[in-house]
Amino acid sequence: MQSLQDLDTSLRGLGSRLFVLRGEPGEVLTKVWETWDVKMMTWEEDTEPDAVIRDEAVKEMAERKGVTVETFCSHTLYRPEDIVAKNKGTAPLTLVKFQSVIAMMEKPSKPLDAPQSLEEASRLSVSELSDTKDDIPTLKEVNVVESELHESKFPGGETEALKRFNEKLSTENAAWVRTFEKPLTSPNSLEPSTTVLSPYLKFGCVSPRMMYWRLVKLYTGAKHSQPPVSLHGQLLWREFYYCAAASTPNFSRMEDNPVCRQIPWDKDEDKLAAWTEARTGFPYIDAIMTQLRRDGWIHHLARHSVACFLTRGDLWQSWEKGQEVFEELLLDADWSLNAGNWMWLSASAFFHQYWKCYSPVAFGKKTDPSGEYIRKYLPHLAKFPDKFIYQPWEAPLAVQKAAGCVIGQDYPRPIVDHAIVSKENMGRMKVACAAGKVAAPKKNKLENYFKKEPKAKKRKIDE
DNA sequence: TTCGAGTTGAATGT
DNA sequence: ACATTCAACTCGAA
Repeated sequence: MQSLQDLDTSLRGLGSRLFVLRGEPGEVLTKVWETWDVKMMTWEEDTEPDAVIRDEAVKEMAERKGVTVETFCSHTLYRPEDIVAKNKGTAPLTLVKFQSVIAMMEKPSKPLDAPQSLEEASRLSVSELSDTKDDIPTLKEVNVVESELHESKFPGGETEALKRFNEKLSTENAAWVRTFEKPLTSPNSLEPSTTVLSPYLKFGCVSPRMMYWRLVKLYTGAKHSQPPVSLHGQLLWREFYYCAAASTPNFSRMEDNPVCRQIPWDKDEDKLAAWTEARTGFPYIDAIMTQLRRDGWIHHLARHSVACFLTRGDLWQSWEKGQEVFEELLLDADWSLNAGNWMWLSASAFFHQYWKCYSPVAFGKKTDPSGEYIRKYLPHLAKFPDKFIYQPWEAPLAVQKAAGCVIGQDYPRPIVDHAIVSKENMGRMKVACAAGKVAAPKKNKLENYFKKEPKAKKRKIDE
């Protein structure tokens, strides 16, 4: 909503405005095509399945009514279908392969400057500018109670986006940009250790092209980090998931999704609720889930930590459930990236080394040994000594009482024994992988499959 | 068919 | 601070 307001303000500065039309696209558009005497309509291409269907229908209808349609790829650096075509009809499933494909393509085009003025004919009349019928929706209209909202740490809109963009990717900050390596940034610093440009990229407040070319400018003539860990690499990951999502049916679910491993996840409402509501009893996990709900943003590695915990690591709940929670709470929630990353973390697709598991106790200690992050987001644990802040249930009762927080009363006991369940779950992953090999051979032709499976692979399952 | 590599693990050693 | 082990996946190139 803030993004819409900011856009509307910018347009009004040029003598135009934003009209937010409410209703069924077919009905609403037919009406305005007539009243506004529309000759041509353009929009940004959208690869999400519902959008593809919607846009196809609008396009067909427009052309029937004699309205010319022209669409553009601007949300991503590359058009997903162009990449798929270049890769002989399939989406690359590794980033290395993805990079080799785009290396054969033209570089992303440079962004155009925003217009400084509009032609006289494009400006609106006073009555059109002051009519409130098609104004931006209010919070009330979308059933949000303003007093229930937390502080807006990352306000929407192009103005905010450019402010952040120019701060993080400034010449003064070039050394940081050039040495940026994502795995070395901290998931649990008190202030974000990354750019937090993702919400702005998601809503189109800043363009990936702008970011791409700004990085080129800052990289040129100096030594700098490389994909996949560099900032440039972060943009490529976004492209990678957009490409996979655009060309894979049922990308946001396990069933009938050809890239997704079929895993018999449990359905435990209590475990899911404990994770969602930040009461797993693991302070590192609960602090992250608290930050997610309060701020609408958490670091990428924090997402890894809680996603692994919910799925293959500890709770053995479906990644689709986690995806729903992220979709609701993340400011940067993006359909393609959300699904892709949940599959990655649950070792359902893209990533397969399921025996590499994040510890809900050990991982956070590496970057925040004294637990400042936990103390910030879970203040009732704040008085625990460093030694116990990540595993307060191990503190002697006297220490718990001194900290003013008795485990089991004031803060939950750990929902699982990580050492035990993570090992059990690795065994379940092993079974799911073996089952997948027999049930769903991906690339082998059927004849090859029948020839080789019985002897070589079946024996492995028996073991 | 084989083999090397894969954005970001943990525990235990030196 | 760095190396090894753990137990061993899939993708894609050769």
